[in-house]
Amino acid sequence: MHKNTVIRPVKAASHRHQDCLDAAIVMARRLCDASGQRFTRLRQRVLELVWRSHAPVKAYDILEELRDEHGAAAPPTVYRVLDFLRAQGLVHKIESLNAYVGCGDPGAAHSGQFLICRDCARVAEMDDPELRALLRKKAARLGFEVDGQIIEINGRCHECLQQKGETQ
Amino acid sequence: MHKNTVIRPVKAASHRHQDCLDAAIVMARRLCDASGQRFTRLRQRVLELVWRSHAPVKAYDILEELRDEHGAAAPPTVYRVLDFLRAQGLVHKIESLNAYVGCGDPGAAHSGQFLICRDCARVAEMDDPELRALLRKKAARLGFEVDGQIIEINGRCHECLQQKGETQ
DNA sequence: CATGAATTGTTATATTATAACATTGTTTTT
DNA sequence: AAAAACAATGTTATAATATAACAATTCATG
Repeated sequence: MHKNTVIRPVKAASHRHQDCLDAAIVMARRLCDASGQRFTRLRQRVLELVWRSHAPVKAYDILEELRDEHGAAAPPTVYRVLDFLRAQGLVHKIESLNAYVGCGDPGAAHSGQFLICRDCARVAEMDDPELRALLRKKAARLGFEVDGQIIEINGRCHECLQQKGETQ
Repeated sequence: MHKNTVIRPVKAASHRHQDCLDAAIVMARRLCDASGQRFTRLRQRVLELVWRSHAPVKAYDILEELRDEHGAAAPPTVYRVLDFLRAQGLVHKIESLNAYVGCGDPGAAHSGQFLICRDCARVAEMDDPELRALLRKKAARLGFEVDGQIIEINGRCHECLQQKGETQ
């Protein structure tokens, strides 16, 4: 049985991003409540910073923000919270960028398939079962048993392709 | 037109690794000659070190080796050579490990699809056009134009799965 | 309010990678 | 062969990313 593909396309530059952020926080609180985890102020604040945009955020950028508003803060503060958020499935790490992005579909633990725009840096997340199944099948041919995937696709998003068409 | 899948399965632990190494060096020299690049001693030595096994090698491990045998050597020495080898398609970086592995099929520039064994750390490389095509298709649905892929699959290789079966 | 567990703070350090400029080596031109 | 031009490597310093180890604080709960 296949669940449907989950897709979080690159948002139009004009979308109301506050809605994304609000939804992410509400969802996070709900999930943490459900699983008996504490969604502390610090954790909420870091999640908000990750969700500042749809582009991945660097750990040390988060750290700087925290320092500005919060006084203390050292690397472990940030990395611990990021680890927590990743464990809850609220945040993904983009390995090829050493940066972190909010998960558009937390709840179901998954590793995601990321489309990273070279021009605007925004990331769209897919979770496509067909892709996952094909990978598993191809790996199985080599006798390899899959238990995790990292898929990061570089290219250009719809919006950036259009703009490129207009100005050239 | 599809070229055939290129697959470099995880080698049996018992294979004659010297043959892998020799083949890699011969191929590298041929490719560099063909493209007018210089395959210097240092470059050859670093490539040999990357090919010490089928598991990815860390830049600083290469550096240490070079220091032992060669006196000088600082990080830029290693990273520059790795960048060169990657540009020639002789070496791939495994992003999720910050480590480097010899390419089993240099010549055709490609990004590869890697199967990384959790137990033995060895990496098998695939370059499967069907997988690539499906990714491209799925991305296209979002209006995304692909120009590079990073695929790193974690799991267990055939040989390690068998051994696990035996001892448990 | 005492206690134990979870969270956060703090200090130090490990790991991975690049910038900038000096030197050496190689090829080409003369 | 000398000089010029370019490619490769050496050298020093530092940036960027991440973790270890232990101390202090907070918080649910009895």
